[in-house]
Amino acid sequence: MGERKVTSLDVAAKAGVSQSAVSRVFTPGASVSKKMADKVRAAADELGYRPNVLARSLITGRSRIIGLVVAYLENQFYPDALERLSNALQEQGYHILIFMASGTGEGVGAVIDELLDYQVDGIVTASVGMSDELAARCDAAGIPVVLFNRGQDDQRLSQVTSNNVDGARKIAEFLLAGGHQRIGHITGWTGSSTGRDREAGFRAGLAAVGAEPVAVLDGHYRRAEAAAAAREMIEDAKVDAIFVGNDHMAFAVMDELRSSIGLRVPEDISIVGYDDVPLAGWPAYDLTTLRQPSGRMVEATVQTLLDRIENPDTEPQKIAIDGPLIVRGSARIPEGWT
Amino acid sequence: MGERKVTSLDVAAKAGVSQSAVSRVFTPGASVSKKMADKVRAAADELGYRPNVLARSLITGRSRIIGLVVAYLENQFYPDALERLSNALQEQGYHILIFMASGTGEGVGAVIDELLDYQVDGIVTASVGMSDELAARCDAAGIPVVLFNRGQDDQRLSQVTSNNVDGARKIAEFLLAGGHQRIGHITGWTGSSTGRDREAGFRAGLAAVGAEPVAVLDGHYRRAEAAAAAREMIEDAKVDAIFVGNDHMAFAVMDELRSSIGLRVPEDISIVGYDDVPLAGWPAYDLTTLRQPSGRMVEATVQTLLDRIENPDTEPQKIAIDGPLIVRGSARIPEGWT
DNA sequence: GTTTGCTTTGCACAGGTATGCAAAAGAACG
DNA sequence: CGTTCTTTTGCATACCTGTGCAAAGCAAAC
Repeated sequence: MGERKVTSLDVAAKAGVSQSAVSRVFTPGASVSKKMADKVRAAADELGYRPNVLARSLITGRSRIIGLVVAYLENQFYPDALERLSNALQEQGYHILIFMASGTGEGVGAVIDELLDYQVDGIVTASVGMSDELAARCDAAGIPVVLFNRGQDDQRLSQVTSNNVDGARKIAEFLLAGGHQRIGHITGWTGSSTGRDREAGFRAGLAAVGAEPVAVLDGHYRRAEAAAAAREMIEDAKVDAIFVGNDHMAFAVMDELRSSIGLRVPEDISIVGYDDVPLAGWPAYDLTTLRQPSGRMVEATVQTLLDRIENPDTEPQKIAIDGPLIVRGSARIPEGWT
Repeated sequence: MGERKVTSLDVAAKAGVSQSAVSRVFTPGASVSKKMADKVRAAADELGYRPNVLARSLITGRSRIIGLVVAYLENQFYPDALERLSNALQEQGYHILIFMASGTGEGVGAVIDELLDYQVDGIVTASVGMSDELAARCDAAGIPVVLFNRGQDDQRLSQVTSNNVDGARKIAEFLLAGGHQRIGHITGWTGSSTGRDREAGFRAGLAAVGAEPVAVLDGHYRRAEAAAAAREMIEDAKVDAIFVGNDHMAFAVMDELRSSIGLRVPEDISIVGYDDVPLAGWPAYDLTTLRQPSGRMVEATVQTLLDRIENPDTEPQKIAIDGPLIVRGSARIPEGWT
């Protein structure tokens, strides 16, 4: 068995050159003559040599590994983003080391420590926050961090979100234009900036015409809690429309309303979500929702991250990207709506 | 800025001991006295020292990184499996480096090469096959490979699947017991073992009572193709039941039937899927399906993989796990069915 | 042919850790 | 206290690559 790893020294011996020559051939932009390159590549191919990324990173100080911390993948928004992110980074020669932050808060610390052990060049957290102390630790290690779909005040952290305040305001305007009188809101987890911003934008949109939500409950981004909240709003507050803090919960709400309570959507009640995951476009839900442009959010994430990796003096950025309201069939459509 | 990385030498200096002592303190099972351990840990904590995993793997030859190759994450089965897999490996001190194999065939080769560059300890491919040459290359490098949810004849590869033949046979029996006369089958991609095995099992189940499918079309695991196939079967073959090769396609089929064609499920036509992804249990689809026990499949994957990493002489394994039929509301339930 | 300038190559070392080996320290015992 | 055995420690080296520096090669220009 050829268990033995083939190293640059083996190739050098075979080609009759020095090890550094081999190294240079595999280092883009290094000074090598054509003749040398051909000779070395021939030997390398014959032996099946490929540079050891780990050894390389030991000396260059760059691992070309990006750490991704993600809490859960049940919400379709995240696998979708993960796929895009991985593809985009792969294109730039980076790869994703994935970490699940099962618990909240406490778990994240341990996870970040492990990430640092792997000498990652950068960190992306998806729907996961960071304590100040953690942010400081990453900053001290010189590792840029981008919060994806979550915001935080810390000036050392970059972040990329959709424009949650504006988006939620658009939804408020849409529901008002539809003539709804008793509007409820099931928020995302109010411990998250995303949840809070959407609530604030939504309230602002209603307040612009002197209205306010007749009920607001926290759904914690969980199906069961969202469903329970919906039932409560129906029974206690007699809502005729609900803005649900993300699509994932909105599906649960629609399930609860249609299957358990026996209401029709949108005839009896309008439902609007947030995210526009693929499932929202499938006929079974046909959900009106505000699209988070995940493609552009990922682009911005990669851009910001790589910028800061290449040039450590770059300042952290806070980016919010506008998304359009996607009008489908789960909410009454105002007359003459364009 | 404390940009400077703190190394074991720094800790050694601070604690007044040798570098090897520090190394031993952080190596489980090494010979260290209590006093030494305390002294070193104190210094390490104070400096914020953590061992550099990359440097360590350079000398030990183990990176504690598992490469995961996955084609697409749209089918909810895979994010779910990914989450479980990552958690299980994390518990054992391993982590997942993720690679998207966008294209078929050609792309996989390049991806595997990159994986090898990272000196991964093992490879898991999810719904992705490998050419013989690739299998040989991994084998030569001494890196075990587990195919997850896909099978292949190559003796060098391990694989973990559900018992597709048996599962599909159960579905055939269920549909027959329901009194269906004109049964169709939309297969998974017939280029995949999974697709072929399910078709074979399904045909065998029907053949046991002298029946056979009135229509069989390849859905290629894609929504659009599955929907088109369903439409064609309705119009041309007048099917009264369809076994769809996985849940992801089954949702598309139900969407097409209910929304575009205007049929009722299960009154007009029965639909059965395969996988039992979370979405299958949501009321909007309420899909009868065969459960792939992803928890146990992941367990088996981790077990097999780590066994072979620890002890390279272990033989590759081919594991097929039985799953139960989950009876819900998308297919007629035979009288007295238990 | 000599000088000048540029390109290519090899040498030697660094990066952070684990580990075999021999020396040192400690424990057990008479 | 001296001896023997066991545990702990330090020294030196290896893992595989990239890169600064100086030497060597080459081509052009005089």
